[in-house]
Amino acid sequence: MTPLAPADTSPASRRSSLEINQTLALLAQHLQPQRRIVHAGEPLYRAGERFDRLFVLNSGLVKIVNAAADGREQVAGLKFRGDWLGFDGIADGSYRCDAVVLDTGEAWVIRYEALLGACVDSRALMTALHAAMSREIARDRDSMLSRCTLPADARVAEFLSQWVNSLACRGLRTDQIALRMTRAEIGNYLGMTLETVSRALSRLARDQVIGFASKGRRELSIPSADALSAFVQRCIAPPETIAAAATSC
Amino acid sequence: MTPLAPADTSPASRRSSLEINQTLALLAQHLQPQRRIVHAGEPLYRAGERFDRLFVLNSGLVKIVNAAADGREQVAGLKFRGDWLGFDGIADGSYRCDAVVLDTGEAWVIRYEALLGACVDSRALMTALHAAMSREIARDRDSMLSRCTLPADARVAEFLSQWVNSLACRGLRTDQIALRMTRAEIGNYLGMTLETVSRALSRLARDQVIGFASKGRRELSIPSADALSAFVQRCIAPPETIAAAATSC
DNA sequence: CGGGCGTTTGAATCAAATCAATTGGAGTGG
DNA sequence: CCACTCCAATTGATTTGATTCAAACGCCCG
Repeated sequence: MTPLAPADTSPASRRSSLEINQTLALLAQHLQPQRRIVHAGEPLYRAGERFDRLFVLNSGLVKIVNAAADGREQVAGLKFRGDWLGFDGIADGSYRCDAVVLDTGEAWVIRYEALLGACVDSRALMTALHAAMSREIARDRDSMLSRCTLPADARVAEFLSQWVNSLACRGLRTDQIALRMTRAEIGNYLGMTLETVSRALSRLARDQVIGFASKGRRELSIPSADALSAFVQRCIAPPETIAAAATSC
Repeated sequence: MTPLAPADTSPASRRSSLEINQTLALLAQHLQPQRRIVHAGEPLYRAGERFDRLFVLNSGLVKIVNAAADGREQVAGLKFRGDWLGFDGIADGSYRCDAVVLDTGEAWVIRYEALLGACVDSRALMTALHAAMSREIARDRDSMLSRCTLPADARVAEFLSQWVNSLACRGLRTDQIALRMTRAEIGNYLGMTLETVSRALSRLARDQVIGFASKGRRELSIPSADALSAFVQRCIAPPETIAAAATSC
């Protein structure tokens, strides 16, 4: 499947492994960032902390958690290699979310003031920074669209599809994904209960769109990324289309 | 909670009229932007168009519409005076959403290349730009949280509350708001049907939290912004709390 | 005045949440 | 090694909040 991005299902998140490497090289060249190993479970930063640095993930997996004053909270995003973290802190000098490490990896620490200085010297660096922020805005909107317009099963399938896409963009294997999140976390991210996530995954497995690749059921096998996207479309297709498709077989 | 900032209900969108004016002044000073009158109904830009400029609203109201390849679409945000538009186009050189004018006003046109040049000269301008992008990221996350964790009535109330807040930040009167959107548009924005929006508004009116200030029912009177926030909290409070409150009266 | 859209409201239906019971792994300690 | 606990996950039964379907109303505009 997916040799060189044949069907661009995810408009906002076109990004190549090459581009990520270039950005990292640019950062290394201009800023010699501190490299910090971050361990699963620990926070990279917390909401309310004073903002003075951004992070770029070189490896590992981080979740962004947004909380309201009244206690409601939601996983607002997931960050993979090459993603920047901490933009939300720029506006008023303190982070607005928690960033919690889900899978151990390496984060590059970018002092914001130093970055601004470097941006003045390097147009390429400024462009990379703006592109990263722009992408985050576009991506957030896309996930908002998914959460508000798709039924539960499709939302889960789309979630996995996006994950696979993120791996593909980074040149990683996409036939298998390790979720590293509980059903409750996934449900919170997607705006549904853990039971609904579990049922959706069971249905995806029944339809052979995914397979369970470990006893803990946190590792999934993905026979075909296209089949995942197709499942999403099938969920939102009007019923007569399904009937028609069944008839035409 | 929150020592300074007395009743900061909306963590992300703290912004003063003063700050908006300063940003506009900064833009005027460095870029002499073209000023464009935009009329209700017309698009400011469309998804897919080549990106080479940003916009800053000086007056009027604009909705941002995000569409998926399969036809699903959603109002992803609303832009008021002082808000920037078009960030989502930076990453890959074309806008990802439509920006449609809901209320006639004036947009300042900022050529992106020129802006980058000016940012090199003016640290204040670069800071303002980054702050605007940062705020957009934070705000989008907050609205995602609302949409995914609040029941329908609360979502509508929160929507109005945010609107009032936006007006308040800009020094405008908040005892009355002109929606300029149909129930269907509001519903699409909030992830619910137009009937649900209508029912929610009726309930808010029944509880005296809002009033209908015009025959068309698009203008609302807001006796108290705090009552709106209180309504949201009441919606998410566990039932026994309500009972207890009723008893204690 | 009449047509068309936007809105409201009611009744029926449905998808997802809630409640509840069970299974299964991972880890602990006797 | 097994018994035990704890937590995650699954699955079923039931409830519920929101959607859907339908009808009626009101406003604006030609």
